[in-house]
Parts: sequence; C-alpha cells; structure tokens
Amino acid sequence: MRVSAKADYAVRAAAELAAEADGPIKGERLAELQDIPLQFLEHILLELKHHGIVRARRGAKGGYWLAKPADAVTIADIVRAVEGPIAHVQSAPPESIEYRGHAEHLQEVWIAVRANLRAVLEHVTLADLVSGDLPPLVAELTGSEDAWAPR
Amino acid sequence: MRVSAKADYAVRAAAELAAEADGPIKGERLAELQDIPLQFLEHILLELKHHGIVRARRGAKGGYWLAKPADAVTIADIVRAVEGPIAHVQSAPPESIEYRGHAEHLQEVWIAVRANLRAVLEHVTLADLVSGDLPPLVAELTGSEDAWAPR
DNA sequence: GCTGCTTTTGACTTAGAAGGTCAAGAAAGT
DNA sequence: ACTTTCTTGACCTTCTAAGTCAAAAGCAGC
Repeated sequence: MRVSAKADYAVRAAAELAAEADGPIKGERLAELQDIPLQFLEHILLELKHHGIVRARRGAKGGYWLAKPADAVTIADIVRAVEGPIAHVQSAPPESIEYRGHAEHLQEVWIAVRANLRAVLEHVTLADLVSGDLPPLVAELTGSEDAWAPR
Repeated sequence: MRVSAKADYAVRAAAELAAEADGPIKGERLAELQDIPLQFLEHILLELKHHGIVRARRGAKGGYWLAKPADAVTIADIVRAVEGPIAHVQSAPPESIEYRGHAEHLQEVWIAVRANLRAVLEHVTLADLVSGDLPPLVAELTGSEDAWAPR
C-alpha cells in the first residue's frame, strides 16, 4: 500500500517532459530539475520507453520526449509501467482470488480498493498535473481538512 | 501499490475471530480455516496483539480473540498494524513531501489517492466483512462491471 | 570519417522487506 | 507434574528497491 521511489520519480520526470513540449530534454537536465539520481533515472526512462510512453534519441542533440500528447497519458499509465499492475493482492489480481470461510467478502473489499485507486490514477493526466488544473474528484478529495491529516 | 500476503492473512484471520465471538480460537485452527502457514500466522497475531487488536491466552484452553467488538475494528486498523502507514510515498507521508518544478501538484494527487484508500479501508469493519453487509460506498464500487476488469 | 556528445544496455552491488521455518521458553489449565 | 498453547528470538531464502559502474552504440557537426 505504498508508492515506491521509482514510481514517484517516473511521474515527476514525465511531468517535466510534458511541460517542455518542444524538443528533446536530456537525462541530465531531468535529473537536475527533479533531483533524481541520474543513472537510476535513465533506467526508469528506459522502462517508460519500452512501454511506449516516452521516446528518445541519442547523440549530440538527443534526449527524451513524450510519445503521446500530455493529455493522453495518465498517472496510472506511468505507475503501471514501472510498478506493474495496481492493487494486486499477494501478486495476483483481486478478481482471481477465492476466499473461504468468513473471509468470503474480502474479495469485494479489495475490488473496491482497486476501483477507488483507479478513480484517481486513471483520470489525472500529465496535462492536468502540469497545469495544476486537477479533475473535480481530486479537487474534492484534497479539499477536506481530513485528507491532509496523518494517521 | 500492492497488498502484501501478510496484510491479506491478517484480515482473514481477524474475520474468523470476529465470526466466532465466544471463547478463544487456537492458532492452529485459524491456520486451517484460512489455509495460512501456522508459524507465520502466529507472528502476525503477535503483531496484532501488540497493536491492541487481538488478545491471547496460553495454556490448555488458550487461543486468540478480538480485543474489541467486531464493529469497532476496521480493515485499515489491521492493515496499519502489519504494514505500517497507508499510501506512503518513498516511506514518507505525502503531506510532508515538497515537490519542485512542474511536479508541484503531484502532492495533491497522492493526497487524493490516500483519501480514496481511506474511504474504503476505514469504513469497512470486521462485522461488515463477516456479515457481507458492506457499506454503501463499497457496494457501489463493486457494482460496476468495470471494477472487475483486469487492466 | 573523425570526434564528441548522449542514449542504451548489461552487470553488479548493497540494504531491506517478504514470506517463511525452527526451536527454545513461559504461562495456564487439568 | 504434565501437557497444551502462546511467545519470542534466531535464522533462512528469495525478491525488490534503489542504486552504481562501465562499456557500447547512435547521432550530429565539422
């Protein structure tokens, strides 16, 4: 139930790519902008490339850029690319698990958890993130005092 | 963004404890009921005990039972006991992270994710889980076809 | 066709967590 | 006493997180 450094880095780097729409950005510059270890970042960018989220050119005027428009890439796309499927239980998707005894309805709970995660992650695009103009649902959720309280 | 085996086991064992309200249940029986490795289960039960969720007595008529009524224990309580805080980013709570550059609004996204996780986990009690009478929000979320689709 | 610059890739490392197992000790009942 | 059952600590194996290092390959400009 936690977000890895890798996923956090990946989203931050993608946000910078989304913001600078013209021309490729070098890995080194991305690393500086978001304070991410360079070598680690390039591994992450490579994974994003394999998933068709980012493109790259090497050489003197090379660098990385988004493969798709910023409003067509969601946070969920990026998290899935580097962390794998969202909300798996014991490394299996919740709809495939069979529970016994009095835990029978636990499956529904995990399905609900996943649905609620998706409700946020699949509806925030990189364009939303960069502009700060987040979807109504997110604005609503962060609006409450309680959402900011540790626990 | 995944649920560990430990958390899944913990909730399942707690559900059995919630169902059999009178008298302690032995670790061995819990392990059989939910098909959990015994030694591992007892470690989990010990953690639950340290967090005041479960009580235990040893000896001939010993076993484990819930420390509180089943409708006063939420799934979130159990997950926190064995996995630590929910939805931490890079092992830190999202409200304490400072983002730079174009990732500035990422904090709000993680806050929204946590709020939506809490919305499910903090409102389902063990009593709900055992009876199968889950809160309206959960029923609503699992009602959609889409929630059951892998992705 | 060099020469730099930059991405790409693979091998390796180190630390910690996940998911267990084993065995000794302590307490409670009969 | 003796057995049952929890309690605790030590240990183990496999994986993942989070990197580092170094070599290879591609591209641009002279």
